[in-house]
Amino acid sequence: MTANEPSIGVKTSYHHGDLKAQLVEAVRQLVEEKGPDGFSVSEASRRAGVSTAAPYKHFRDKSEILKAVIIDGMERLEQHMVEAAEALPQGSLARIDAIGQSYIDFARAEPGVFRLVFGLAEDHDEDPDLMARGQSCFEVILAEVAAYLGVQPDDPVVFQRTYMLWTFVHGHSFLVIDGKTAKKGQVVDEAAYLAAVSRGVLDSVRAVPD
Amino acid sequence: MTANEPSIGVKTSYHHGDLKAQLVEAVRQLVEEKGPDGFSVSEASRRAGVSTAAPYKHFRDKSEILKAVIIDGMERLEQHMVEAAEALPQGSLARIDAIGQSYIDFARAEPGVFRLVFGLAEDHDEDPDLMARGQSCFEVILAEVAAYLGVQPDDPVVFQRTYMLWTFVHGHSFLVIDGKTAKKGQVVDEAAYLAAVSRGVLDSVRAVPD
DNA sequence: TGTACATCAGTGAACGCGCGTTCACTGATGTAC
DNA sequence: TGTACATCAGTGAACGCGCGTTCACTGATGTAC
Repeated sequence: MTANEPSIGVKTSYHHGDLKAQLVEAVRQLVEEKGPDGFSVSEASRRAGVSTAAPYKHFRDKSEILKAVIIDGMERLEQHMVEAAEALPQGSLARIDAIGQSYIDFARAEPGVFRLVFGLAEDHDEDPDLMARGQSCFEVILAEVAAYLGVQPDDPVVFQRTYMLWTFVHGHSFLVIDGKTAKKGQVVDEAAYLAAVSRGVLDSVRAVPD
Repeated sequence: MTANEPSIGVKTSYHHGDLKAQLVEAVRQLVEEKGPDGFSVSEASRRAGVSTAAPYKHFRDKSEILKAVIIDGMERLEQHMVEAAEALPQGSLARIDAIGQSYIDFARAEPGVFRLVFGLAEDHDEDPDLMARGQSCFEVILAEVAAYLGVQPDDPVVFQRTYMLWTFVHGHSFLVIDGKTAKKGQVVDEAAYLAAVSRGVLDSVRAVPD
């Protein structure tokens, strides 16, 4: 108890009490520090202050821990988006912009998790849990776009425009966290950029419905 | 020579003759197969048919091999874009669309390399070689946009619109390789999508220059 | 053309390391009576 | 309230593995004379 104390959490007794959640948190931190593949069960155990065997009481193997971190990230991203929207009037462009901004903010705040959620698809894209979470996230924007356009959510145009907006925001997020936006000293005014895009994508539909 | 023959290249004599290039190729394949972090010097050596010590005659360490693969990827991406453009009339929208399409095609063909080029920025974003290559790639699109708009390339509006287009194409590319586009059975018509975006982003500027 | 030699791209054995996972175990907790 | 016991979250030592890198070496090549 003198030299190597755990970095996160407090283990006061033999039983930890909250190990599962704290392992997820430790891995999340490691992913931020060392990138999506830069974590190990050993290092996460050390940070949580337990032996390297302890995690296997809560997870089948390493990949199951990673999956828990991904799902946690997806949940927090969705929550972040919902919270950004809820203060603003329903069916407004400002609401859609706020959601987009919260998406970008999340990527900036947790680039490692963001990359993890979207990045290592080969290993995870068949997992039904992850698919369902992603779908749920997408539907948040879908509903907003439908509300703004005054159209049913299952109208194809809603999907198309939502996908366009998502593409914009997603691409910008990646370029931001990869440091590709600072080129040539030209800085993008993010809020103006977002507003211009959402108006362009959505109002053109209103003017000329196909 | 009977059991473990090299997977790529042919080593006929004691001296390999083309080891440097073949190591890069081996790593490229490994990145495609196992993801950006899934390669090892050992495995790459095995595939090139040499001992695990041989690579160190050509590269200082593992990260230098990775960097060579990234630069190779950037060069091929840029070449791919230039080739897609050259058959089409200069200053046309079709040319810009073709470049965007070639970008997406590259991502689809080599998702591992694509992710590598844009993904692990934390380790590489300060490297001047990589910065220069990325800049060179961006300038290809920049020049096209300037030509289409009939404006000098250093006009701020060119940068802004080029960045918008790039964001779209980049975001779509990532969503494609991450398998996020097949959701709900709704398929995006990629060519129509690209054309709509480029017209929307560029012609709105022409109509209403700021 | 023939020989001596510098160069250097390869070998293969070895190193220390951290990893994922297993194992028999131990200590704390909760419940039945 | 007290005791016996089942449960299970933890331990810590151990395993085999593949890795990155180094080392003294060896064999092929090219050049000077």
